[in-house]
Amino acid sequence: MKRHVLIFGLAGGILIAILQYTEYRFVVIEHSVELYGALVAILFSAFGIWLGLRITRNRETIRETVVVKEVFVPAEAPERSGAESKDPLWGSGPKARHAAFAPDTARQQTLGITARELEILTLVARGFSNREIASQLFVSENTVKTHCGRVFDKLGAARRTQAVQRGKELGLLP
Amino acid sequence: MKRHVLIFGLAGGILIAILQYTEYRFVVIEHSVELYGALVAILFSAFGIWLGLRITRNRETIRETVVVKEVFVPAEAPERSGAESKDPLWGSGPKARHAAFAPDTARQQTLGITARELEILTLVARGFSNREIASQLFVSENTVKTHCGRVFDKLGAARRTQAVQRGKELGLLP
DNA sequence: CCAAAAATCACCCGAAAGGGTGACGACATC
DNA sequence: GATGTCGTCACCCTTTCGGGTGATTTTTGG
Repeated sequence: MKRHVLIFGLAGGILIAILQYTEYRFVVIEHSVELYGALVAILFSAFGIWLGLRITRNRETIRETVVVKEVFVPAEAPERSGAESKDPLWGSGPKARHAAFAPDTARQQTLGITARELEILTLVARGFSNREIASQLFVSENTVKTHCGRVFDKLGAARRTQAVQRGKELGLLP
Repeated sequence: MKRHVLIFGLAGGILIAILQYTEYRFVVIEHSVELYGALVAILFSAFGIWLGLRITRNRETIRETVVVKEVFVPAEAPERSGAESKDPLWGSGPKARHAAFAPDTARQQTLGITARELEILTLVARGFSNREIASQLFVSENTVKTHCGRVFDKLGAARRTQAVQRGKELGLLP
């Protein structure tokens, strides 16, 4: 947490320096102050938003409420069905999924798959590339790759499609 | 979510206006540009951080862990099963699927996906690499890649995982 | 507070995947 | 015979993936 303030100040100083430098070289020709202010505003807004997202990312109060749903299922069709989940991660797809999905946490634990890894796996299953996943989760692509490698190893998969297949078989993915 | 962008732009304009106004009246005396930029930077950083906090506040995940308790009732559900296919391609997986799967041929035709392409797609979905698929179907790897490219194009997918996801959504894959 | 676990990131390298183009033969249809 | 579709294959090039290694930081549990 302390590091964020540091890089904030640092990047701020650097940005100001750069802006002032460029301002004195190029932009100053005519629309000096207005454009300058707008530039600084935009850049620092983006930076602030990014920082806000980043420092609150893990502040997701994981208020884990366990909701037990009893569902009556015809014995021949053991399809999981239950309430619609609030979490967009498990939300309905374009083809209105009528059954909410709950990952098999027992299996997940026996395999030693962490929550983060499962999160990455679900995004992999949705067809995102590592880069897209990285930008969605505000982490680097290398991190995504690391998680991928770990979860592939735990699932005994060599490819992401295989990992997705295994995940679905094991009840980890919808 | 859209409201935030609006108030963002609005507040941005107002802030810029205020700053420009004040800048021309008070601060301009001596430290014009530097102080001006710093002010804008600080204000907009704070604003960005605030905005980041706000738009992530709703994501304060009240992560309901939905535990689905399946209560089996005596089977009175006649399986709405399609014809059992002879092709082992659609056979039961490791997690004994009780309902046979029949691909949505209508959708398949509207998308212009040929049988061969769908065949390759199912193998892709099972986690096989292009090489493995090639050896299974007794064709060259290049051919598999060609089919893959075609079906990816028809599904609007850029990656195989994405193609698999789309295929499942569209009822082309089990 | 400390130790373990988890998450993050970087770098390298080889393999796999994907895009594009062109081509050829089989087969059906008109 | 001309046309069109489909399946097959090759080549080149770029991007993405996956494996391996090592490191730091954050979180968590005791």
